[in-house]
Amino acid sequence: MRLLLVEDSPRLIELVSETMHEAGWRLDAVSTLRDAEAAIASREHDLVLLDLGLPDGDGLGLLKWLRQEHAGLPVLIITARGSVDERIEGLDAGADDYLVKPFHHRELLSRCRAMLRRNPQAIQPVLEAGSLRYDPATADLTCGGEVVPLPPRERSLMEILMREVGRVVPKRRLETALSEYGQELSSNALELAVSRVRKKLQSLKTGVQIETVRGIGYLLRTNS
Amino acid sequence: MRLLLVEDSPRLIELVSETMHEAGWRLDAVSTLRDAEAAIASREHDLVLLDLGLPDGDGLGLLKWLRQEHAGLPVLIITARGSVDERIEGLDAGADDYLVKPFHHRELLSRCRAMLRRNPQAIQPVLEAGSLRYDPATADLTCGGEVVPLPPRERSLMEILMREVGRVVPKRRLETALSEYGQELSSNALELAVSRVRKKLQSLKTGVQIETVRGIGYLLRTNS
DNA sequence: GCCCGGCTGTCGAAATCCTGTCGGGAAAAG
DNA sequence: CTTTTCCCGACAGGATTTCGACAGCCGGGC
Repeated sequence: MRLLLVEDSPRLIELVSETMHEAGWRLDAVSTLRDAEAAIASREHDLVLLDLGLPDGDGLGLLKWLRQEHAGLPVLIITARGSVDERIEGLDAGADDYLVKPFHHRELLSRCRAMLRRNPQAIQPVLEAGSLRYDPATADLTCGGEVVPLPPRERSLMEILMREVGRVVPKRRLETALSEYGQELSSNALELAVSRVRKKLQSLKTGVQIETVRGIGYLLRTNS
Repeated sequence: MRLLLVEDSPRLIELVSETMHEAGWRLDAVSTLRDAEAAIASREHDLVLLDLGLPDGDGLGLLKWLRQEHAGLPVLIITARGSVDERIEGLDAGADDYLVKPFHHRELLSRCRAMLRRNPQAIQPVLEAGSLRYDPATADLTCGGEVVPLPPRERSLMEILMREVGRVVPKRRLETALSEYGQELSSNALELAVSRVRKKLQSLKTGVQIETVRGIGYLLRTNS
């Protein structure tokens, strides 16, 4: 589950980033409409959090474009413009929800959840492999009903591998997917994560293991 | 997964190459229509990225030829010609998608993914020869159910040979296919790989062997 | 503030695995 | 018969991968 935040205040970016991280979601932040458009075009995100007051223009224009080009993508407007007229304008432009600053981060979170719940396009089915299940919406990995707590990085890794069960995922792809927008991963961060996840998978009996495909990548395989 | 980029700007070639590498795909770049035609004729690629403005002519001509000769091959046009009419012209000529420069590399990536996803031809089926099977998804080579572990180079070799069972594959082609982006292979690396694979094929009873065609290349033949 | 615990990175060692070099020899071509 | 091409055993260097130990960071609780 990957969200896009369009916002130019570093403080707010930090706050939201924090919040989403806590929920087990990944957040990319951009500060301009131009970057936002590019990021959305990449179709990697499941939800957009849009601030209206941006340095290079008004977010409503982006929203209209977005409604034409990416109709199904849920958008939540975050803004200081709190009057009724302004709300109506935002929602009429195609936003799915509207949140006025300042807001409580827990409200943001639950609004996001609600949007993802009601938007069937964005709901990714629960992923399964062996006795493992991963729910992208709640970011819970469970093994036979019991939650397996995983730190963010390891969780992302599992999410990708489970989405491609039985198929090799190239290292390069895993690396870019695990890194937050832009940052490079350190040399062996991926291998570390794999190693750590492996150990956890082993201690539970998951019926699943991560195999190495030398020179290419990794592959989640169900013991059969 | 191997892509062909037809483009004459070195900068753009570099950018795209980077991007595709990140996705774990292989990219070959050519700068002229002539080279493009030759590359496509070799049928090594799963997707073509085509710039329209090339030094030796217009890409649309190539596209039309391509649609006749290689109907299933997905083509994405990359160009600065962004007007509606131009887009329509490109798509009508048989392009599967159309991307206007400048573009964000992540958008390119996801458009490629989308094309490959919807193009069933590019989803590589399991390859078979004799009692051998090679599954590109898991990178497993199996012989009668048992996995035959192969190092990367030998695996690539087998993959190519199996894709062309019964046909001679020129050494040159094998060499470029086995070499990582740019690097030359050492003098007899290919022969080494062939030799090593041969030994493995022999010890199993695969009903398959690699034959030498002197001065040309190799050929995988099923004993019959 | 201060400590604690969880997460992630660095370092480094070790194991494993891959692939090249070398070189003699076989086979085919001319 | 000579030349070219190819084959392949043995071996070594090097690349890749794994993982333990440990350190820094950061947020939360006291």
